[in-house]
Amino acid sequence: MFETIQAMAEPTRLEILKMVRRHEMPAGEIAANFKGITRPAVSQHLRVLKDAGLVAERRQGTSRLYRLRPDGFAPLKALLEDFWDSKLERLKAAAEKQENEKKIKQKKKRGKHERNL
Amino acid sequence: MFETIQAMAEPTRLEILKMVRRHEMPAGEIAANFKGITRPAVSQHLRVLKDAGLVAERRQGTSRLYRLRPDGFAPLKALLEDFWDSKLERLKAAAEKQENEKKIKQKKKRGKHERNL
DNA sequence: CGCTAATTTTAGTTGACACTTACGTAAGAA
DNA sequence: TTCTTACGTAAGTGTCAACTAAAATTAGCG
Repeated sequence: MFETIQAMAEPTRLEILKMVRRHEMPAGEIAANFKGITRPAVSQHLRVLKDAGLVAERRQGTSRLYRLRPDGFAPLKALLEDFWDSKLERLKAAAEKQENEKKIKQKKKRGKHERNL
Repeated sequence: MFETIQAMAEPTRLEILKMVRRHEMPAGEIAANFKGITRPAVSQHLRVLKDAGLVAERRQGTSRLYRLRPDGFAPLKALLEDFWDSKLERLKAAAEKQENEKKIKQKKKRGKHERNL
């Protein structure tokens, strides 16, 4: 899963991923869409993306067509949703806390302020 | 959003994120959980995570408590779901293609039923 | 076969960043 | 105030990865 993040953590590579998101595209065309970068550099990036399982390659004559491989993002997606849970847990905890305060106010005493989480 | 990916694309930092996922934790304790790394290094990582909006800091006496900030992951989450769509689109396209093939085969030879995608 | 086109691979350079040591700062206790 | 705890910040170093130029691969065409 780290391979996934590492692969995405580069501007050029992220651009490539966006390019091949909907349609497969030959390496040459991908490279042509970058101005300040050579074809070999793009080729190397494609290799990283392929090794990370984020793109698939298909050969057609002398050219190679690349396309997005959405399944490759699944592990990262899972991790992110795991982090996202924390938000829900927090919201839930906050709601419960609010509930408690309501009850406390009905009891009407309480001095010191406690630490929030 | 790139800041988000960059911040996550480092083993130590990802570990830190997991540590502070459920409970806030003082910087010292975070550092103590790493063996081959010094406290200043952890402090620097915490700064990166904070700048990226992935953790929040709270001071309590001489110590600083860090906690996860799930909202910080929202942009990356959105991007990932955008990539994920490609899979759904693909599945949809495949399903439609299968539908078409089914009709064609029904025309050609009726009675035989098949097959895998 | 040789020739061309499309792309990858190799070799080598350079810049970014993760790390450590040393120093600075802020809050509380004595 | 001085000492101590718990940090962050500064400066310098080494490693790694992104890049370019040149050589190697792979497929099609005469």
